[in-house]
Amino acid sequence: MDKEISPAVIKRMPRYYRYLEDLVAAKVERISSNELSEQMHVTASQIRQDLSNFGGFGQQGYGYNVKNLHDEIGRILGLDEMHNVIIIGAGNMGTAIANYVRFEDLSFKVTGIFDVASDKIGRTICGREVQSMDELPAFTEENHVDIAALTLPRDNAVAVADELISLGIKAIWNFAHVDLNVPEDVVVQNVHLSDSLMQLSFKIS
Amino acid sequence: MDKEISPAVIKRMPRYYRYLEDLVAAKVERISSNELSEQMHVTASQIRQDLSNFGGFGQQGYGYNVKNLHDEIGRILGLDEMHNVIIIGAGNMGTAIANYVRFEDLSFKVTGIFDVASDKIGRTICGREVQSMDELPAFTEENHVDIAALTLPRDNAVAVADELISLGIKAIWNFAHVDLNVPEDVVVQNVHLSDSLMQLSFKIS
DNA sequence: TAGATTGTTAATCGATTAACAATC
DNA sequence: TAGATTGTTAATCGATTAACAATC
Repeated sequence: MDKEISPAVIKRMPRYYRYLEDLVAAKVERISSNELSEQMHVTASQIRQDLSNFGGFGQQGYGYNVKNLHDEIGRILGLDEMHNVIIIGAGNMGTAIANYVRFEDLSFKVTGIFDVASDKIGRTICGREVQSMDELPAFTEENHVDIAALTLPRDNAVAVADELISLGIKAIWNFAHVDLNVPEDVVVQNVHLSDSLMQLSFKIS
Repeated sequence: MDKEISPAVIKRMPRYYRYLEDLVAAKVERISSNELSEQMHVTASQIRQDLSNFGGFGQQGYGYNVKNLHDEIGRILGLDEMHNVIIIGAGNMGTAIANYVRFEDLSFKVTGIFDVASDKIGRTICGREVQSMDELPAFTEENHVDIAALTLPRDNAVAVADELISLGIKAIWNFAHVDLNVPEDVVVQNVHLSDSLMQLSFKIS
C-alpha cells in the first residue's frame, strides 16, 4: 500500500463497489460523481475525494466509465485475487457464513471448517466435514489460509485467536463478542452483532 | 433524546458496556478513566468526553463506580426495557440470530419468525414455528413489535422492508446487502457482512 | 488537608465540503 | 470550440486530545 488511506475512506469503498455492481448489471456505461452522489446520498465532492486517493479513474467532461471504475475498486479491495477462508466454529453463525452465497462471487473460498466442540466435529456443513482444531496445524502447513473467520463463543475466542496467530494466520474476521489484541502484522475485522443491536436500541429509545 | 449525540459516540457506547460487564463480573468496584483507557486502548480524555454527553457519572478523586456506570450505560442504550424482535427470513442468518444466546440477556426477545419462501414456513427454529409473511399484518396488530431483523436475500429485501414500514415497524436491523431508503421516523441499523469482508480483504492486500 | 480524578474548556487534528483551474 | 466534469486546493466543520480548574 502506498500512502496511508483513512479508515473512513476504506469503509466507504465496499459501498461504492455495491452501487457500481448494480450499475454494471443495469448496463449503465458512464456516470458522473454528481449522478452517483444522488443515488448514494453522499456528496459528489466526497466521491471524487475518495476515488482520488487511489488515482484518477475519471475523465473531465465525461465522468467515470462504470465498468472500469467497478473493476478498479474491485482491484483496490483485493477482489481480483482469490482468498482462502477457514471458519473456526461450526455453530449457527459459522454455518451461516459457510453458506453465504456471494462468497465465491467476491472471490472468497471456504477451504475448511473447524471446531473445538467434539459434538460438532464430523458433521457436514455446506458439503464439508467439520474438522477438529487439533487438525489445524497440519492443515495450515499444507494449505495456504488467507483469512480465518472466528465464530466461537467469547470464552474460547481469545485463546483460539492466539493459536491461529501462532500458526501464521494474518487476518481474522472476528464474530466473537470480544476484542482481540493481536500483533502489528495481524489484521482483525470485527463484526460485533451485539454492539450493532445496542446501537439500534439506543436510536429507538 | 435531549441534545444530539454524534454517531461516533453512539458507536463507542456498546464497547464501554462490554468492558464494564466484564469489570462487574470481575467484581471490580471502581475504575478511573485512566485505568479504563489502558484496558480499552482509547484515551482517558475520550472516555470522559463521551460519558459527559449523558451526565456526570464519576466523582473527582474517586473515578467511576463500575456497577453504577454499567447500569447507566445500559439505561442509555435502552437495555433496561425489553424489546420485541421479529425475524424476517428463516435462512442461515435468521437462524443464527434466533439462536443468539445473549439476546435475552440484553433484553431482546424473539417473538416471531417469518419467511416468504413456502419451503421454510412451518419449520421450527429455536422452538418457534416459521410463519408466512401473509400472517404478519395480523401478528403486528396483536403484538407490539419493536425491531424487525431483516435477513432476506437482497432481491426481496427492499419490498419486504416497505411492507414492514407500512405495518408500522419503526426499527429495522438490516442484514440484506442493500441500502434501505426509509422515512424519517424509521431507524435502520445495517449489518453488511460483505462490506465487512471487503474491508478485511482491502487491509490484507 | 493533600492527592487524585473528574467534567469541561481550549487547542489540535482530521475529515468533509466547497470552489475552481485544468482539461477532456 | 463550448460545455461538462474531473482532480485538487482551500475553507469549513466536527471529532479527538490536551490542559486545568473544580472538587471529592
